[in-house]
Amino acid sequence: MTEEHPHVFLSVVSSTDIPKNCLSALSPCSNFSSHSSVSSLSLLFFSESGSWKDNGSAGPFTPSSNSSSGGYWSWSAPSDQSNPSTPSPPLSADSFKPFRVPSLGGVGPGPAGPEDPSLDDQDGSSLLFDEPIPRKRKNSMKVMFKCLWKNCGKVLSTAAGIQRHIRTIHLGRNCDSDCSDGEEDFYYTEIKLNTDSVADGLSSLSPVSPSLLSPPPPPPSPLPSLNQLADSHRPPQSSDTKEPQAGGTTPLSRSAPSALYLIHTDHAYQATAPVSIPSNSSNSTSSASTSFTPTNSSSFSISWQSPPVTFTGSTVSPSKSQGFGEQRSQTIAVLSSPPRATTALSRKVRGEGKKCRKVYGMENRDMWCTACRWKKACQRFTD
DNA sequence: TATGCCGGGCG
DNA sequence: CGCCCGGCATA
Repeated sequence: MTEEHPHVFLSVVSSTDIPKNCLSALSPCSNFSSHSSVSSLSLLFFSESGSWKDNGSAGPFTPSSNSSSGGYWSWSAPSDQSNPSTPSPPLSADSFKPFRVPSLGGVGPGPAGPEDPSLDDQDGSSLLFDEPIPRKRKNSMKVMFKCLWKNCGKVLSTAAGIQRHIRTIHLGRNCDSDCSDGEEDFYYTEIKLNTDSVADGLSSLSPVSPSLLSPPPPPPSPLPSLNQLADSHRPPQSSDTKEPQAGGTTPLSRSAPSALYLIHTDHAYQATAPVSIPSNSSNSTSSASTSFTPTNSSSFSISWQSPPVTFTGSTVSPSKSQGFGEQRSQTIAVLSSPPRATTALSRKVRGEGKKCRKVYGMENRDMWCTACRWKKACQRFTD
């Protein structure tokens, strides 16, 4: 998870009467303004498979309080834009554990009755918010909008501004914003800048490759479900200043993902290789994408900086890659799924040979190699 | 469920 | 950096 966003979930925290629709369908909640919030949600959702192994050691919190069943965790950093570096009040990380209480474990007070496969656990109604971040957090980010038009790179602070810029300068449309068809969305991107290194960021991130025929448009995120999520973290600027897509939400305009340039994740499996898309690639859904030729070039390529939402690591991936043999098939069915780092790529496959744990057993743990003792990759029985 | 180990925290 | 552990993926 990227802790790039210290202020996620602000308005939801510490309230037990969260509007349910906000939780069940992420979209209406514009406060889910960050990727990490989404990703963290999904992480929680999917970590339920697992291991609330010993409720005996649950620590100081009282499991009967039932407030532990909420799947949410939150940075409660109210108005922390002002002092981004001030750490939260030092509550111990133990207080954090209750969030992880799985409802499937059968032990906890998990309120999830008949399980809801739609992965909204809003039934864990009582939410234990107000929890500060136990540890690290980053400083605040500032959202800017950068024109992606070739050789332009203009950066404005509002979505409306950048749209108007693109519309008038690049698209050559003089009309007002209401005649916009949302095409401008694809020529700018939202960038998040560290407020203390704005100039640095601006200078360093000019991804406009000068040799391309067309400006590198932000990727249209193919999956509808992802689109919904992507909608949920559209920046609030774009919504309060003006309706970015005047009127119609074309599948293209919805997908203008933005905010992908500065998102650097720690996890390698979240980064994905660029994917080039042939121009006639719209196989099923988006008829609009065929008309998406900003210049008169006949073909263009779209490169992903990262998947549209950063929660690829643990999301619903109904189609895992079958195995190694098939990962050579690089031809991704375009627009059928986002480039998603499969686990085979990210995680080292489990070694064949015996490991210290197996050889010596748990009781002889002191005979293990240090890596095994530390739950790292075994160094003694490498394969 | 057991195991391997990545990611990350702590001192 | 050593040590440890949570959590996840996989067998």
